[in-house]
Amino acid sequence: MRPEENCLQRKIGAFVRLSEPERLFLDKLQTSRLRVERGQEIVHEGQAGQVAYILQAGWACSFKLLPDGGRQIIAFPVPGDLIGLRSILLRTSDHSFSALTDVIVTRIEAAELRKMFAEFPYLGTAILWLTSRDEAMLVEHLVSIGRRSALARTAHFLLELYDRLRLVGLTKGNEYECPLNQYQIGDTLGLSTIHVNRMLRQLRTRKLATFRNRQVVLHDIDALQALASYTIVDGEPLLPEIERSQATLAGG
Amino acid sequence: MRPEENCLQRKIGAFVRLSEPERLFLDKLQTSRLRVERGQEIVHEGQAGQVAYILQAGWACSFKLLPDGGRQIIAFPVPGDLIGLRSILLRTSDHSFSALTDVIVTRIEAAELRKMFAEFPYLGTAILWLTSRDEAMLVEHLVSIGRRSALARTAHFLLELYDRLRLVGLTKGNEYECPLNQYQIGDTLGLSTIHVNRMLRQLRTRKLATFRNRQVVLHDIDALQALASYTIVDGEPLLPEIERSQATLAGG
DNA sequence: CGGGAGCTTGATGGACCTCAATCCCTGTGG
DNA sequence: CCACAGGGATTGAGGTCCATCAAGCTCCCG
Repeated sequence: MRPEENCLQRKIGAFVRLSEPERLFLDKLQTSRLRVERGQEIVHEGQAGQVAYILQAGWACSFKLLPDGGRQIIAFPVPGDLIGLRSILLRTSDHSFSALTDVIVTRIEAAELRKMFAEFPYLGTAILWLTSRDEAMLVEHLVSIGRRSALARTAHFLLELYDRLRLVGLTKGNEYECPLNQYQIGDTLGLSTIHVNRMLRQLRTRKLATFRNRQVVLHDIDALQALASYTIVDGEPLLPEIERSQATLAGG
Repeated sequence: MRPEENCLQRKIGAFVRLSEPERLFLDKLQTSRLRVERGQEIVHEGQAGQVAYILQAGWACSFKLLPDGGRQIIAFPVPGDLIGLRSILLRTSDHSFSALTDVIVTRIEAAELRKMFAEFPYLGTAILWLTSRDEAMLVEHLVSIGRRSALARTAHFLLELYDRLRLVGLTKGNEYECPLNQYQIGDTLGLSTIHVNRMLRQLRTRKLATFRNRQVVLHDIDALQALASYTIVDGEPLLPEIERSQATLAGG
């Protein structure tokens, strides 16, 4: 999957066969491309939400800040993912999004989204599927932080990233590029930077994985999976056989 | 909201005005009432998913088990919540559901759900909203475990439960009934039972909250909120103004 | 050459876990 | 009525995991 071309359509296409009007609508939805520089916020927590985005290229993260200065990173969206959908659905965004590299997003106004739900309800169902997958990953993240040791957490994180990037063709053999620094990994895993460093070193000396110069190499995936009690988050096609009523197929 | 009567309709009704056919469909969806005894599993992790449930009454929890015997509780559904939706959407369930008290559920076959998406796509959108709210709570849970101290976590948990139960009328003043034991709270917050006990004691001696005999009393909500850096998960009406095309209003 | 961002390492302390009792309450059977 | 068992709550002692503090290090860039 090339990140620049129709990531969203491709993801949704795995779920529902799109009608021509739907495809056109999605195309039109993604015309206003917007560049966000590394370090800038895309959506701010609490922002009154009349807008969401689709990540088209680059790395981003969603996170929440605590009053004491702590930060918890929730997830790392990949190209094709929706950003800030809840800032439309739930009035205000409950967390922030930040660009980790220079990124390209497309903007979705609330009105457009409403139009989509109204005229192309099947796209709404497709988005339900997308968010369900995200939620499944969130659950894994929760389990990691709640019940895994720091070492297992770190291994799990590297493995999950590997699988997600492999799905979109961003790995090469057992390697992938990862622009995250140890602060960000710490805020993801609920660890201090320093401890992340030690865990990475331990993975390195055990010849399980290496993280150097923004490059991750997994030397022994089986051993890593055993260490992290890792199971693949299965992105199976799911409901390919959703039926469509005539009305909505014609509609729009 | 009485737990026995149309919890789901009520929740969805806050989001979309339901048409008569939609209302009837939801009614029919919830006819096969099923009793599950305390301690029994409702959905098992990995179960090939051709069925989901709606919780009608009682307490349940969703959780994941780790190979080392550890358990992470994900959430506590309240009446009207969907259980195991992802076991339909994503082929297999990624976690288990268990009844904490005797509960009543209604069964939804995958085929019925597909029919719903096909014939009543607006209901699909409504469910997207429901799951978005769940996800927002999941995020709060993640932040709690990742970045809050054990004491703050415990306080946060008691507060969140309070707000959720208040929404469905299950509180009385600053009190509510909570059938959870300290093991379950520990597995929710990523703490040991013993430490949960100490944290509860500390809340008690600080005159912030008491948890005794399945009864929770919040003595000083403001102080608790400050301690936990708590913000209400805002279940605002959201998109009350979704427009409907004629086709789908008539449809079904 | 200097400065800064990020990585690495050591030392110390604290938060939380584990192990091990004891206690309380409730239900059960004699 | 009492003995007993079992689930849950409570408390103490000791150890471990991980955070915090404090330096140095490396690399890149001006």
